[in-house]
Amino acid sequence: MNYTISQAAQKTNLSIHTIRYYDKEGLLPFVYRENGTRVFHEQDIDWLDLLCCLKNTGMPIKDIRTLIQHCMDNDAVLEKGVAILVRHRHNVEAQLKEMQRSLDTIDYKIKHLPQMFREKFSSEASESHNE
Amino acid sequence: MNYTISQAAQKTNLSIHTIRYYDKEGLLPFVYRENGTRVFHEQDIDWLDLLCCLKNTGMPIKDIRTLIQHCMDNDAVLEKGVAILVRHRHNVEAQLKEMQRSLDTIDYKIKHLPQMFREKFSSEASESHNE
DNA sequence: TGTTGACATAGAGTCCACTCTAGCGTTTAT
DNA sequence: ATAAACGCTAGAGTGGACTCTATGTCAACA
Repeated sequence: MNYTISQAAQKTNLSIHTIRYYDKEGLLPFVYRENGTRVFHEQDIDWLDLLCCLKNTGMPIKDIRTLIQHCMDNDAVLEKGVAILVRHRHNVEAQLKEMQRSLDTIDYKIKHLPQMFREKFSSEASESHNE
Repeated sequence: MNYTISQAAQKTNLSIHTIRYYDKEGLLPFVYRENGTRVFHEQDIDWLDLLCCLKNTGMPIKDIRTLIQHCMDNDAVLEKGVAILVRHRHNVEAQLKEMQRSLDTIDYKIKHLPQMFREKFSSEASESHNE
């Protein structure tokens, strides 16, 4: 099944502009052209999906480019690509834990915010605060 | 206990530049000055910690400013601040789930990447691919 | 007293990831 | 055959969050 750029955009929830931008940045070096027009295959959509995951989990575009370039070279170097992915996977796990901690902090602060700010703005505004 | 800007930077893992930038952006309107020099109290460090959590979980600076402004007004409006925080909390939960899904996708792709790219670059490079 | 070091401001510059515009070509429907 | 719809490129512009530079003040020390 083949798709135009606008269909690919729909399927991936990216904008047409963004897909072209990614192509320009070397993230889609494998996309075929017919008379200059991009033709997206199912596998290209798969790659765009992975790309979105990587982007959404904070991988910078230049790292994604490195990954795809490794993948395109040959099987030996593709292993490097897998390695990048595995490393990023650990990264994402760390982010998850970090975000969980942030959530806990936010919960804690929600409870203590009123008190925290009453102390800051009610008492300290009126009383002398010796340093 | 009071801190200079450089001590506050150390405690929060922000740079001095960044703290001053946050102040300029109206995120630290409550920080005292002595002869122009910022003096950070324990509570200010608490607020900087929360600020980092919010920033790390994707809250834009203008929203953080709105929050702090609500908190500074009075108790009624402080409730608005709490509401913002609660809303953001749900936001972060959604992000957590999204990131978990991304992690699953990445795991799946790690398994299937070699196959996916062999199909793309080995077969299609040599055979005619009818559209 | 003069140098060092920490503080300050204003504002310019950087980096990233888009996002948009202008201008052009091709296919499709009336 | 002309206009609408969609595709293309090059390149300018945007927005967010820093990051850095130039310049200046002030306090403490040799």
